[in-house]
Formats: sequence, C-alpha cells, structure tokens
Amino acid sequence: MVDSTPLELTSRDDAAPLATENAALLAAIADPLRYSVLRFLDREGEQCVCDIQAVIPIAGNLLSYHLKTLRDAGLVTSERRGRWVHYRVAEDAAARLTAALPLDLGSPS
Amino acid sequence: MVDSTPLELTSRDDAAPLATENAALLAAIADPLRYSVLRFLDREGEQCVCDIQAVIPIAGNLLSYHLKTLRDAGLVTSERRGRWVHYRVAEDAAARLTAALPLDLGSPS
DNA sequence: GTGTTGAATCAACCACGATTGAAATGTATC
DNA sequence: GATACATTTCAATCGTGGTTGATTCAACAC
Repeated sequence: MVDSTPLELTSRDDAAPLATENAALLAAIADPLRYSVLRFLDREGEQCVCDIQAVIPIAGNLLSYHLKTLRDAGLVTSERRGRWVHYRVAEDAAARLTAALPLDLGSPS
Repeated sequence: MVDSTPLELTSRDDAAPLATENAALLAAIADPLRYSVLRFLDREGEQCVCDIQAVIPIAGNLLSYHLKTLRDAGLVTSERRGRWVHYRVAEDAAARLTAALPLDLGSPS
C-alpha cells in the first residue's frame, strides 16, 4: 500500500543529520583554494587540471587533493581525455549549495 | 556577437582576497553546531542563550564559543536583557551568504 | 554584604584538515 | 621497449579549530 508520504520527515526536525550533511557540503567550499577553483570552473567552464594550475599557482598534488575533496562532495565531476583530466562544475551544484544554506531565503529584498 | 565580457576583470587577482573573505564567511556556517544554531534562530526568531541550550544540548561555554564565532562573522547580533543575552539573525545574513557562494546563481533550472 | 544564576573568558588538550615531498599511475610520443 | 608529461596517491608534518574544565563576569534576590 501507499503510505509513502513522509510528511513528518520534512516538517519534523531531523535537523541533526541534516545539519551535519549540509555543514559538510558547505565545508567543501569554505576553503580559499577550493572556493577559487570552483569559482573558476563555474566561470570558465570545463578545464583541465593544468589550466587550473596556471591560474592558481599551487603544487599539483595539493590541487589534486582539493579537487578530490570537491569531487567527493559532488560539486565537480572529472573526465579523462588523453593525458589530461578535465573538471567541471556538477549540474546540481548551485541548487544543492543554495539548499544547504541554513537560512530561509524566502523573499530577498 | 560582441563579447564585451571583461574577462580580465574576472580573471584578475581581485578574486584572491574575495575568495578568502567569502570562504571565511562560509566557514562560519560550515559547522554542525553553528549551522543548527543559525537555523534555529532563523526559524524561531530572537532567542536567549538558555533557550538555544534547551534545544541544542551542549555545554554552555561551547555554545558561547560558537555564538561568538557567528557574531564575529556578522551573521548574528546579540543584546543583553537583564541576566539574559538574546541572539538573532543579522539583517543581511541571508543576502551575504547567498552572495558569498562561489557559483553564479543566474537561472536555476 | 552573601549567594545564585546566565553567560563569557581563559588555558589546555586533541583531533582533523591543509600542506609538503617523494613515489606511483596513466598516457602519449619516439 | 624507453622517455616525457599530467595527474594521482602515499607518508609525514604542521597548524588550527573544536572541545573540555575551571574560572571570571554581570545581573538579580536575599
């Protein structure tokens, strides 16, 4: 039968796990490096690691570490093309981030 | 068409300090406790510390520490009334947070 | 004054994430 | 095969933010 309307889930406060998840997602962009990388990818579109490195001058392994963090958070996706690995902002990244904000964005004045 | 987009302006290094500031603001809410507190204040409006503590069962000094972090970030304001100190979400908190996101929220599909 | 309560501050500890350097993996070219 | 390049993974260090316990401060009651 269909008792598949978990109204309680949305109205009730499962706020504890929700807070943990959303905070973790926000933590992924709460770093100057990752913030710059994501912003760069958002503006310039798909880029390979070397292109990112050209704009953000840091060690390659460090950049790889942060890219992995962003990828684990589901904010970017990667695809290999020959030697190069291209990164792009995930489709639902913007939606997930806005939804993760702790404040109600009802009517922006 | 005429691509008059000032690419230089966006790719110039005004992004560096901006990234640091925005990342710091986002870091203020990228913590489960502070996330819950801010969310609670946003929903319930002005609350004294003891009320917050009643909902989020943590040590008083720890809550005070996180409230100070939120206050230093300019996301909440505090006001003393007798023995109690009341906190509320800052007026421009939502606007500042949305503006601090690294992605362009142009047209949400 | 003393005592009590709400809240903030201080000092210390600890865990986790960011950073570094070296090594490894993958892919192309010769 | 070997070499060069792009990227990732590994091991280890370092710094910093969150947590804890004790202390201090502010406002009220007695």
